Amino acid sequence: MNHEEARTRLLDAAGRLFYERGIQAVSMDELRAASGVSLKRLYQCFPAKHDLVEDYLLRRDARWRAELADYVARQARTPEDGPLVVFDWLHTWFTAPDFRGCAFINAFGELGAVSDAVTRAARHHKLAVLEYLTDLVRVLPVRDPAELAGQLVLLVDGSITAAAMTGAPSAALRARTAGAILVAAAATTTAATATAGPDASPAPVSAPTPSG
Amino acid sequence: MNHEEARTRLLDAAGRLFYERGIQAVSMDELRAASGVSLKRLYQCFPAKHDLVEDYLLRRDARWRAELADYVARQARTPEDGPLVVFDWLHTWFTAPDFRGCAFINAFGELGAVSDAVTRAARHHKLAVLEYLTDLVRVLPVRDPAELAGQLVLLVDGSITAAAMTGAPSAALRARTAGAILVAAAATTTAATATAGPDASPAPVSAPTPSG
DNA sequence: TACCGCCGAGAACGATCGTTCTCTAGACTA
DNA sequence: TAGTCTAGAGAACGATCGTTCTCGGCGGTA
Repeated sequence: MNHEEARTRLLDAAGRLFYERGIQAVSMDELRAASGVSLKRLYQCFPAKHDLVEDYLLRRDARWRAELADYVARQARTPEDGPLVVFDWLHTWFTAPDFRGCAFINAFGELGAVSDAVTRAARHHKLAVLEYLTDLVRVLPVRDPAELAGQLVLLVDGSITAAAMTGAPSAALRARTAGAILVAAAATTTAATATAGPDASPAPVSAPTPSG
Repeated sequence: MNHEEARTRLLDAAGRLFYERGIQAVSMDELRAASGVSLKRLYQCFPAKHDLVEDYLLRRDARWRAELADYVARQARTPEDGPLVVFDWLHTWFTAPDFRGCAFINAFGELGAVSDAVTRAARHHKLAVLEYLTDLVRVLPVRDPAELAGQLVLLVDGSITAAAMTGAPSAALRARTAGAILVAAAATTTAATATAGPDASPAPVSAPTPSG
């Protein structure tokens, strides 16, 4: 077996087991058994468990965002659809049998207090998602794309949490509905959203000013 | 030392240490040292660590919701203010030096896959918060209080996650702004929201229908 | 005073885990 | 064929942890 193939098999096993059961609940010996890679090779590829954990998170971040971007690129009928199609993808994810919430939120809750690398990886992931959503939102005629993207990210993380804990994928639909309202409210003009199809709000509103 | 006092001191220590560092990262011996309760007494109060974990979560749930409800009851100038004042409380929480996200999300990420009790406690907490928000929203003239409360819960959990990971308490302000938009959009009439003060949206919109 | 029961301190036990080491078998080379 | 290198299987090591046990001391009682 190649060194590169061993790495891949280890990361595959780690990706499955760490996500399913939590990082600390999976021993190196289980990873050896699940991957078919010997313990010696395992430590040649990853000198310590935290190295494997770090690469697991980095790979998951890249794949998660790539899948999301692919889905949005394929499913959005117009660029204006983009932000809301994100929630459709979330819905399909929530429906997957192995769905168990956000791997980064989980890892952060488990090891964020004791591992800088985990905290960094989680923060990086959330920031990257925010940037992706900001890009999606930028094609819309909105006053403050960064603000709207920040609001949508709240719905994304909130729905992931809700779906993970209650087991109900419908959190994605609720988030989508709320997201559509926020998008409409952030729009600068009514006419510009007329091309957005049935998702566009018929009457955008200005954002209320907080009083507290 | 009383049996009841030992219990209290143990739950105090557990509440602090479990939240700060994660459950698995805190040993029974550390709890003994932090609480000043002997190991023998510790096991008389809590026969196993998971019993202490369960009571830790139950107590935290009760206290967290009580603090939130107290704050809302004291700070909301009108009943219509209630839902948005929730986000003000979140902001003060996010600013606390020991803030490290939602204890239930953290515990779920760490042990949800291997502990039914943790999953139950986390689910119960999130459901109770949803019910509380539903009660707050019910005083507003909205078409579907349950739906609106469900949307606001997404913002609550999303902002907790964002604040925990990025360390920026401003996530609460962004969530509040978004919440105000959702509240306004859910309103049945414009006149009814006129009494809500500066938080009320000047022009409520109807919710767009999802297309996907 | 002698006895009894409870308590705290901490050693001890058994299990698990991350990591390293040993041993053996096979592949490659001169 | 003899020698050398490598890899895999799995034992071993050292540390930690949850839990239990032992021991010595202290308070209450006849």
